[in-house]
Amino acid sequence: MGRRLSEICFIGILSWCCSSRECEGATEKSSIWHLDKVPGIICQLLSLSPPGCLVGYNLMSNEGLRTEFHPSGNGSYILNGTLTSVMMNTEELDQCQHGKVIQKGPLVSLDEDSYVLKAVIQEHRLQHDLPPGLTAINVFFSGGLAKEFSETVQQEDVVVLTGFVVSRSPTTIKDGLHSCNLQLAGGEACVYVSDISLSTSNPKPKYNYTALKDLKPGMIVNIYGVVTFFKQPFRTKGTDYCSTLKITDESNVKIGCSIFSEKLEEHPKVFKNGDIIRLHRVKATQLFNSCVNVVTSLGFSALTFEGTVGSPVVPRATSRNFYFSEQDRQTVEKLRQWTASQGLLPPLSTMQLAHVQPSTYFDLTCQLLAKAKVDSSCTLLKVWDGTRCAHPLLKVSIQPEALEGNVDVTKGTDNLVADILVYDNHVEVAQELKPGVYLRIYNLHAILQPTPTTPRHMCFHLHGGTSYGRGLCVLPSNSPDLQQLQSNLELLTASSEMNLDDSFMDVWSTPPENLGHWRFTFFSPAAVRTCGHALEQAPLSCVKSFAPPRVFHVRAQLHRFQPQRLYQALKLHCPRCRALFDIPDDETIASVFQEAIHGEDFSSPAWALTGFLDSTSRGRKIAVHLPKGEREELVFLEGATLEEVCRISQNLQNIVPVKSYEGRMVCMDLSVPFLFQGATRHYGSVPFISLGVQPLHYALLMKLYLEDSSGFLEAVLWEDAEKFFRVSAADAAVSQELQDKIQWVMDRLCPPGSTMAERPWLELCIEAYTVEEGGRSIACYQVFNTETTDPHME
DNA sequence: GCTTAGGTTTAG
Repeated sequence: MGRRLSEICFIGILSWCCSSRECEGATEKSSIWHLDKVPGIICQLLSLSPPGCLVGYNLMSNEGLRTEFHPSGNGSYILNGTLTSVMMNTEELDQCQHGKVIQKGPLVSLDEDSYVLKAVIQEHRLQHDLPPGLTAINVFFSGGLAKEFSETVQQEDVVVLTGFVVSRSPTTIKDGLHSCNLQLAGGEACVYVSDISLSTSNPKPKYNYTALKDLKPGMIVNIYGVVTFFKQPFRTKGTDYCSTLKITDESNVKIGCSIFSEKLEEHPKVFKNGDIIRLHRVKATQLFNSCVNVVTSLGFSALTFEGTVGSPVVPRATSRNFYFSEQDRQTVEKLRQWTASQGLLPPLSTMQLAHVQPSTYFDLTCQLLAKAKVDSSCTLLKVWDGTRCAHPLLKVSIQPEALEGNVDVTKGTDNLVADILVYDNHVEVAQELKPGVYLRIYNLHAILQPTPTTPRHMCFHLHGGTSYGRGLCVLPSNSPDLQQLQSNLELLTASSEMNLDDSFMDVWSTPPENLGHWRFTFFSPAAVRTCGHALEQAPLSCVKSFAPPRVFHVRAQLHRFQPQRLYQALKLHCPRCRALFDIPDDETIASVFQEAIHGEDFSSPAWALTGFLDSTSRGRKIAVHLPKGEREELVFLEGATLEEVCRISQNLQNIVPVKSYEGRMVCMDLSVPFLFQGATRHYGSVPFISLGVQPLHYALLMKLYLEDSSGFLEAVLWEDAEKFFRVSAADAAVSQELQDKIQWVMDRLCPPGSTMAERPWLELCIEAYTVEEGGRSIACYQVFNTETTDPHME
């Protein structure tokens, strides 16, 4: 069940700060983790690495704690659940529970190193109208988890529980709590704890931000700014890497930032000018070149954001534990607006291969196909961006065995794959790259080879040094800056001149986060939009953060769908009252027909000619009423079984099954078809009103659980479901072949037994709308204007 | 132990 957005008063962001020890994701299974709670935004995916970690979490909407379990288990799945919906037949793992700790028992030691602890956890949604039997539950922790819980969790803390076993509570009558209890012991059992109390009296952490014009030497401050220049982190002569930035804000003061950290992952993730950056705990330095600069100080952290107006406000964090509020979101939006109004950004220096001119410097967004070490100060990268260079490309000769990755393509790839020679300080970064990753290379030099041959070949050098921001970085595969590249590559594969072998497909179609696993994914989307909306793709997390009505374009994978039995997706829909009915099964219909058979007691309406057929069962008759005059196209059949109606309808069109009631002919009740037209069965509703039967339409209804790296979304496939499957619901109702087609489509989107990595991407147009339920508005989502693609066609 | 860099082109 969906829940409206206004209920989301805060949402968790995973902080990854483990309570008791440093630990790397989910390899530590029985661990207590902290959550930061953040008002106003949907929890974001903070890390994909390592697989096996909790990646997304939406506390109040009660949707989508998603965990992935390591290493090769069952892939990922969404854990849902509320206290009110704990079912006895659900065991282990399939539930997640969150609530406030309202009672914490003592740590009971059984033997040495064996502990038990009991706590009572109350669903923390404000539900004053529900009794404790529905909202509070006993939870038992054992082993190390009990000890850790005892040491870490305080009363009033908000926790999320996963990997528990549900059992019947023997004390429900005595304590009045939930009739089930939850048992967390070893294995997958896990507690996530929020250390900021829910109570409103507990103030939230608050940060003040200093305008750049107000910086004075020596101040340690938090600041916001728009990036106007940046360098990717480079190794200093000291112990750290350094990122150099220039930022500005509404006061139009430009300041330099030097970010020092020996860990690359702690450097702000800046990809382009215009990005917005938030820096915590930086120190303003003494004047340098008569300007104030800032450098990192103890406890420094950074968040960066897309600078484009209208794009989702998704923080890219350097820290696993950060605070982000509605106010922050507004600050980002304001800075975006201001930047857009100023025109202060230098022109974009990004260029596609197709447009690169010789002897120029440019930024290239590309995918790495292969790499090879040339010598100690030079590494070769083979990349492409889906466009064809206008100049013939130089192929650097290299021993095939020195090449990591695969570019063994012979046909149609001329001038698609660029050789890039990476020198000196950049070699260190280049050598760490895995084929398949998406890259941005800054200040790449396009050079025409001084060869005597004509035409001269183009090659690319990433020279040593960091002038002009020279460097390279990996772009996250969901980066909006990759859209052009990805659609270029999709177009390429669509073009028949490409004859790529399978191993090659593997390389370039594998999202970077899956490299190392080398699992195959489809690159071409399995569904595409057919609408004309000019919208950027939004992460799923962003879709839920806007109030309906609104249209979105998303790129997502199908996590699961309902119903699993696809015939249940076929519905009957009343266009007048919009009611929805299941299609009755044959057994039900047959019994209604059977009950309507009353021996020789037939009606004989004056408006029809009545004749009789012998039924299949001995001695029984079937009455056939043929209307006189204008309604002769209809045949009214009385006293037939379903099987007989079906058989007769093979030869006679338009059969209306009827029965006699007190000597008069009446329609059968509305649970069976009112008209058989060949194999097609027409159902109606309210058959006895003066206008006659309101025919019901066949329709398809399916619920899709979509997922991308930012989160997940539950969307229905309804009004445009026929378009999506390219199947008419009415035809599917009578065609096994069409039902098989629907099944085939779903099997392709969500292959049985597949991992998420193996599932194709869908490009969907989604509309958010509201539904009133019990006086409340609930946000719902529907897929529109989207068709599944057929890989065998075209 | 508390610097490193502090934009502004390699020269293959």
